[in-house]
Amino acid sequence: MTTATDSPLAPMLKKLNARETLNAADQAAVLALPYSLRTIPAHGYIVREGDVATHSCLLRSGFAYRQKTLRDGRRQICSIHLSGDMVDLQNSLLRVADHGVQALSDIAVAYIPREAVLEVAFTHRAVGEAMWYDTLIDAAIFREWMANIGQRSAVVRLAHLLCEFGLRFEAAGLGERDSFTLPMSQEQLGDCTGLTSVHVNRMLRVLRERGLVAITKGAVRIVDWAQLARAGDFTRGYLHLPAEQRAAAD
Amino acid sequence: MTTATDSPLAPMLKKLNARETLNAADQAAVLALPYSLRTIPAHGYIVREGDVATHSCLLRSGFAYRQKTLRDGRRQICSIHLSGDMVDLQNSLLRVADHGVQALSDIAVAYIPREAVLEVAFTHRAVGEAMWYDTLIDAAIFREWMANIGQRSAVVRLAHLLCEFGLRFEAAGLGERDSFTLPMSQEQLGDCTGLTSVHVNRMLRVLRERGLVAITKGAVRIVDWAQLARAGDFTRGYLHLPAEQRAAAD
DNA sequence: CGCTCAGTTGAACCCGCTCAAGCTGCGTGG
DNA sequence: CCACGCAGCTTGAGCGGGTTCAACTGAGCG
Repeated sequence: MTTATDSPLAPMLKKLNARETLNAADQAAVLALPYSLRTIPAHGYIVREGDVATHSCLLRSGFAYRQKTLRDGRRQICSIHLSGDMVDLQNSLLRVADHGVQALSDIAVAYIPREAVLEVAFTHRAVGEAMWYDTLIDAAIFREWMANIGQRSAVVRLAHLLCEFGLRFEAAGLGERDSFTLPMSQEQLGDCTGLTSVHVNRMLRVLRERGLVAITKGAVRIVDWAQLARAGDFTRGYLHLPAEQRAAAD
Repeated sequence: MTTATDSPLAPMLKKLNARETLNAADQAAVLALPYSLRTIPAHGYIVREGDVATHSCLLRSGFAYRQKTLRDGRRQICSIHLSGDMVDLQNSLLRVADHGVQALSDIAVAYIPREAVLEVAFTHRAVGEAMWYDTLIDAAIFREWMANIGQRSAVVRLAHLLCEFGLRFEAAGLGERDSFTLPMSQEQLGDCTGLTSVHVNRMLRVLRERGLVAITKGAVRIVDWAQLARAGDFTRGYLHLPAEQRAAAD
């Protein structure tokens, strides 16, 4: 037998429930969404820039990222996504993808037809609100990254990014905010922050030497959270984390 | 007597209709939204960072911008908004503002209670979709700006920005794509692009000397659109402009 | 007429980039 | 078992795009 928590869509429910618990009918409607499962190896594409996206994609496990590639080959990573995220409402609702979405690690996904997503959103208001909010939070993170890249110096940018990851990993139940596993190369960190991998390397060393973080093979340990947050000019507001977690964490 | 086009909310209808024409009932529902009118002088605030936003704001005339201010006083402008834009769905739906919204010029706005916006969105699906799309397009622009700031050199950034403004002004009926009035200082252009006003000045000179643009007191003339687009690594896809305009303009 | 604010230009500095080499760990195949 | 290749990390040296600081100009306005 299959209970709600067994469904491949369960991670989606967890995410949607985070803000405000959905009632039984809403939850049932979400679990009743049609889907097809797939696994994608690290570096594989979920959507390519320019594709016409017909499905939204729920990230069931692993990590993914959004990315824009420029004509000269440089690329900007726009955001990182954790399991439970609806990773491509952005592209699928707008239809033609203005950015690519790729697997950071090996991932398991569930594709849900665009029309079905819209249908459940507008027949179950609480679900629709939760999904809309999700896309708005994505946008809030885009804005913060824009400010990060545009206005802060290299060390500060990296410190900020690590703080964000800490809180988001914790909120997703993937670690503690001061101890989590980040499957990203220094080059990818550079693509998030508008820096070269060489400079990322040097600035991470600075953070290490200041006794703020210790990173070994993707395992991030934030030694002094308060100091790192200060060094990264980090305030959590833009993440719009649910209230309980916000209260619990400070 | 008051006809539909007389309503202060008419600019909103125009925007919502751009993608897909709303039926009469949907349009009536939009025009029936409760609102209060106000005017705000240039530099005045629509929302301050940290405020709890209870109203969404329709920009009826003039220009506004979103902005994040950092602890050290530096600031990042995240987007520019033209008349007709619902300028603060982002903040009002998320409730506590993670960024400020300010008047670029003197503006006229209509405040609409958050709850009324949500109500019409979920009782009139076409309206809800149009508003959701609007917020997604905002997000697409955020991503492009992120890539612009993170990956492109100063001249290219500015050329890109001017191309974007051209198309958006044209789409909003505020000018031609190669001739429009931009009420922004060079300092503000710098805040959009992560550059100093001094460097903006020099790079605009480069664009002028290359015969690409001519800017005099806010009046932008794009002398050679094709070359500027090339110089700015500009492709219009991310703006997700309605199809007719896309077809008409190329 | 003097204030302020935006634009303009110059000169020196520095943050982050580029290029390049060496290093480490790991999987593969001999 | 070592040899090899590869990918990511590390470190050095030199360069350059953009900043900083500062002075000057010109337009708008009380």
